[in-house]
Amino acid sequence: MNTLAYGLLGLVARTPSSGYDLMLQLQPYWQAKHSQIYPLLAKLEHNGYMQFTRVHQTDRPDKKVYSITEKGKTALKLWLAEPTAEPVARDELVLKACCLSFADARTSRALFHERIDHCREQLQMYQHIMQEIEQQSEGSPNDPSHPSFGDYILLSWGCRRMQEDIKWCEWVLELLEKKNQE
Amino acid sequence: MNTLAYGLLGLVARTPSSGYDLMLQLQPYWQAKHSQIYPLLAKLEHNGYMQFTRVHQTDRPDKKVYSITEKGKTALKLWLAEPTAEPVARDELVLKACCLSFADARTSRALFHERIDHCREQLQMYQHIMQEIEQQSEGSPNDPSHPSFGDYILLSWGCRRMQEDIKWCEWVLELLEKKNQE
DNA sequence: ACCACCATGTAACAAGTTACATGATTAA
DNA sequence: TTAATCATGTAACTTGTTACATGGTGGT
Repeated sequence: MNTLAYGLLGLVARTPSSGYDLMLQLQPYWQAKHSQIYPLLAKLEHNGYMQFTRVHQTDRPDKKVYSITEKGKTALKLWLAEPTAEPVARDELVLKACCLSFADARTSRALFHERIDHCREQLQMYQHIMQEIEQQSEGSPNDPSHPSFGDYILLSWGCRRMQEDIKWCEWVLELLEKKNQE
Repeated sequence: MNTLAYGLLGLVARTPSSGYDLMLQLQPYWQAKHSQIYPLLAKLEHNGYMQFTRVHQTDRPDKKVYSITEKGKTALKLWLAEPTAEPVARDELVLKACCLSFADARTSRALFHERIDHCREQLQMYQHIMQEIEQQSEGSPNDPSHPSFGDYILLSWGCRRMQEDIKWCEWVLELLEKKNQE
């Protein structure tokens, strides 16, 4: 049982879903490809944490809808109380910034403009999902007992972060421009 | 040549260093164990991006000090101009937050208190390194041509982020407390 | 016709972690 | 004497990515 396995278990605990759907739900929070998810689900089912029913669809391919078992729910609650692993960030920009003095002015500027664009895209995506869950929960997303409370706080975190990162990039660009004017 | 390889190349370009030293320098920016770094350095040397000299030490074990070659410098500059990979974050807290409605009040609160502690530790570390490079560069860390400019902007980014993350955790804890009082 | 989306899976590979291995110096 | 720091390496394993494989539906 690794972190991703518990993540899938947590999503399935909220809403029974297919592997494909879990992959999409997971995207904003933990990037994982379907090739990693499908074997994990099979393993979780094999070990009794989940069960699935094959759902026939006429217009689309059939799907396996996974739902949590009692054993799965117990494991999930134990996991939530266990100490949380420290976050790991892998950002190529950070490594490039480390040797920024070897880049020419144009390259340096492009680096942070590129990041601003990326942050704006992410921000839009977060705001879009936020609107969706606000409509679904009809104005009570700040109720901790509501299933979408987790999404609500995570999305507002994402928005905050992206806004701050944009500000940081703009600050760096100012420092870079200053040098260029001299 | 993967991202970590370029990261090592970038550090070596600034200051010739041993594998052990590179591992320590890299820690704040990209977590990598020595078991990943040593074979990579050997590969980089084998492919002509770096060279090393064995430095004898009396009080400590001998070390291999790596320095960049012309081929390495060329590769480094090309990398800096290439499009940057999107950042990847893997944070167990995010997955736990997704199914926060399955946790009891005590467990939920502990989760965010734990994160606040972690952020405070990180913040202290960043501030400490910041002070060191401020002393080294004697009040000109905001000069983009200075080799420590990269560290300066990255550390201030780290500080900003940790401060914002603490604020976010405190906001979440307020929402959790509110519910508890009702 | 071609592309995107839905849906599931495997195989090969790359990246990263943990454990094994050695050995000197120095501080508590 | 016990642990931490310096210093380098390999082996086994886990995690994550890319590519291979299949096939129907719906839009441009």
